[in-house]
Order: sequence, then structure tokens, then C-alpha cells
Amino acid sequence: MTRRTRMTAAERREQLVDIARVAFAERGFDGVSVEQISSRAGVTKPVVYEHFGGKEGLYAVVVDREVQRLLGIMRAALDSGSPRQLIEQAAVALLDYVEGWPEGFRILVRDSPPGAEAGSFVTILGEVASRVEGILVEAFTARGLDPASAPMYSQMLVGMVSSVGMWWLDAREPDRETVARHLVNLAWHGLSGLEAAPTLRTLDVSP
Amino acid sequence: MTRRTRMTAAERREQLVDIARVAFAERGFDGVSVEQISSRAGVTKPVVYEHFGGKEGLYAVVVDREVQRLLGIMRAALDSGSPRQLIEQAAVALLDYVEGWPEGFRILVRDSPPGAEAGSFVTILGEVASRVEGILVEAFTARGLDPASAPMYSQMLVGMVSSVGMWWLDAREPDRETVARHLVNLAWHGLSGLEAAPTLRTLDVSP
DNA sequence: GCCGTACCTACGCATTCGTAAGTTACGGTT
DNA sequence: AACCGTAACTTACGAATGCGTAGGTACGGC
Repeated sequence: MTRRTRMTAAERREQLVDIARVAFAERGFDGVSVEQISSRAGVTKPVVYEHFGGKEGLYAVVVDREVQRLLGIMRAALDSGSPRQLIEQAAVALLDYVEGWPEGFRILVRDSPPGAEAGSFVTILGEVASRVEGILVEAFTARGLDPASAPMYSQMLVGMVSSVGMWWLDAREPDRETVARHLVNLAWHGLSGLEAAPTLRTLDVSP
Repeated sequence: MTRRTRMTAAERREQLVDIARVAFAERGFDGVSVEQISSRAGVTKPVVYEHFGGKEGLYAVVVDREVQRLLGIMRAALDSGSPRQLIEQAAVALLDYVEGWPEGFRILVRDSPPGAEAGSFVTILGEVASRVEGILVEAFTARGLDPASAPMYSQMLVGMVSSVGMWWLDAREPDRETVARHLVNLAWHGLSGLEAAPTLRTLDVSP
């Protein structure tokens, strides 16, 4: 099917992870067979078992990589700035990730983290949210708000962005910056103080 | 396994739908076998095929019922009131649903609507969001905001509530009204104007 | 005691996971 | 330039699972 090239172990590994990310995003863990993945790579099943020990192992690598990628992006975005700027940067950063790695995003939104028991309500993205809530705790204490409620707000904000991210990926309009502007408009001003023509205060220098 | 009672067709149908809702919420469509469902009902596979034509048919019924239930609840909540009251009522209503039918909620959040192609980013809950966006359109035009952006804000608000709903179902604290208060706090005032001790203006008369 | 409806047993068929054992190509060595 | 070891890859299979169906059984109201 695909070109039958003989690769080094490392190359094949990378290729399989890439293919698996797309496949798992499209059909979900149970909707993809090992044979489908290996076939798209132009090899046969045992190659996958050789590299990852099995379907679960491959899936684990895919998820781990996406979590690391997203966390890296978010950390960079939350590095410094005023509260308002941080919100803007975080929103833009998450939309960047959504646009750049839609399949990864799909997986993070839909699936439960490895340890979670079946039927749990935790998503991987929810876990990510809790890892970035620290920034809110600081801002809350500085402003006399209860830091104990920070996790809740963190969930709300991430849910807001990711939910609109899913919607946006499906419609592909308006453009990313417009989405970011409205996102920050709601997150910052709330419904009571929505601006008619919201703007970003941060210069957006990404491609 | 379960009591072997002989039921009328209607009774058995209801029982199977109930069992299937829980099972599908726990393990997802692919994670549940027809045999598991029928077994929990104390009957065998062909009974399910008799009533619903197959696994897909049963699943369709489960989803449809939950969509109807949620839409009914939302419609009732959005019946009348000031914008601020509507937001409060909607938040409380969605949390009511989340608490009362957690399995249905899980299904609506995780799965794609029947027609959507594999790999789509649309969730059933997203569809529900677009069906309630009408209320925003009115409020937007009345206040000089662009009604074309209403769908986006609708997604944000639903995402905010549903995301925190998932989180809440997992932690089961704080209580529903506290969650609702903070939810409305963010949605209404935004991060710039968060109140330290948010309150609801609507009397909450649900059980 | 009869008849219909609810229910069961017992398959056929397809899919997919995972493995055992054998085969081909590549790159360094002489 | 022929060789050979190793790493990459294949064919072929066993076993399990799960969907859907054909045809038969028994319960319970009339």
C-alpha cells in the first residue's frame, strides 16, 4: 500500500506513532486494529508488537507525547505577564495546539487517562487543566479570592476553550484570532460586560 | 443471574434501555457486548435483537432519550427571566441533569451524533448547544452585539458548564449550588470582576 | 386445553489480538 | 568482491470474542 522502504528501528517507530495518532483520533482506541495501523505504514502486525509490545503500548506512547506537547506549549504561554495577558496567551496557545495537532487534541478531549477506571468522568484534558491551575491560585490569593476554588475555575476555563476548539475544528471559521478574541472577551469580561468588538492586548506573533 | 421474571414487551424494553444507558456510559459503544446487556437483564441476546433490531438500534434509542430529556430540562429553564436569571437557571438546570442522569451526561459528552462521520469533532452536547443558542441571539441583538458570534459563545458556555460537570461528577464536591454559584460568577462577571462570595439571585427550588 | 408471546439453545461467520518460526536485505569485515 | 551476522520484516497460525440468525421451547392468560 505505502512505499515498502526498509527503515531503521527509530524511523519506523516515529512513523508508527504518527500514523497511530491519526488513526486513534479518527476511530478511537477500539475502532482501530493493529493490522490497520501496520498496513498504513506498509508493514505487518508483528512490527508493531516488536516496537510497542502491543496496541496499548502504542496508544500509551501516543497519549504521552501529546500530553507533553500540550503541557510544553501551555507552560511557555504561562511564563510571564499580567493576569489579562496570561489569559490571552493561554487561549491563543491552546488554539495553536488545537490547530496544529487536531488529532492529538481529539484524543486528549475524548479519552480517559491511563489509570482511570472504566466509567470515570475524568478526561486527559481535565488532568492537564489541573496541572496549570497553579497560575490561578496565585492570582486568586493576590486578589482576595478563595484559592480552594481555583481548580473549579481552571476546569471552567479549559472547558470553555476546548469546547469551542472542537466546534472550531469542525467549522474552520472564523479564523483563530477572532476565536481567541471572543474567548478572552467572555473569560475576562463575562456576559455582563461583553465588548462588541473585542481585541487582544498581546501581539500575536505565531505563524 | 438477575431475577428471571417474565415481562411484557414494554417492560422489558424499558429495562433494557436503562441497563444499556449505564453500560454504554461506563464502557462506550464498542466496549459493551449485546450479551453483557442482555445478561444483566436476566435474558439472552435474541431478546435484544427482537426489541431493537441490533446494538446500534438500542444505542440510538438510548441517545435519543437523553437528548430529549436534556432539551426538555433546558427549555424549561430558559422559559423566561432576565438575562442574568436565564444564565443562572440554565447553569442550575444543566447541573441538575448532570447529577440526576450522570450516565446520560457521559454519553452526550463523549460521543458523536449519529450522522457524524468518523473523526468528526462534533459531540452530541455540541449539537444541544446549538439548539439553545437562540436565546443568546436575542440578547445579543438587544445589546448591540453581533448575533453571528452567538454560536461561539453558546459553545463556550456549554463547554464551561459541561467540563466542570465532568469534574464535579468525579469529585462530588462541593455541592451543586456552590458549583452553580462559581459557574455564574465566571460566566457573568468574567475573571476581571469575580466576586469573592458569589450568590445566586434565583431561588433554587429543586430537591 | 389452547394459542400467542416471551424467551432460549445452538450455530455460522467475521474480526482481531497476539505469537512462533522462518526469510530477506543491509553494512561492515576480510 | 564474496561473506556473514544481525536487524528488519514476513507468513501463518491459535484462540478468543462478538454480531446476528434459525428454529425450537415454555409460560400464562383466556
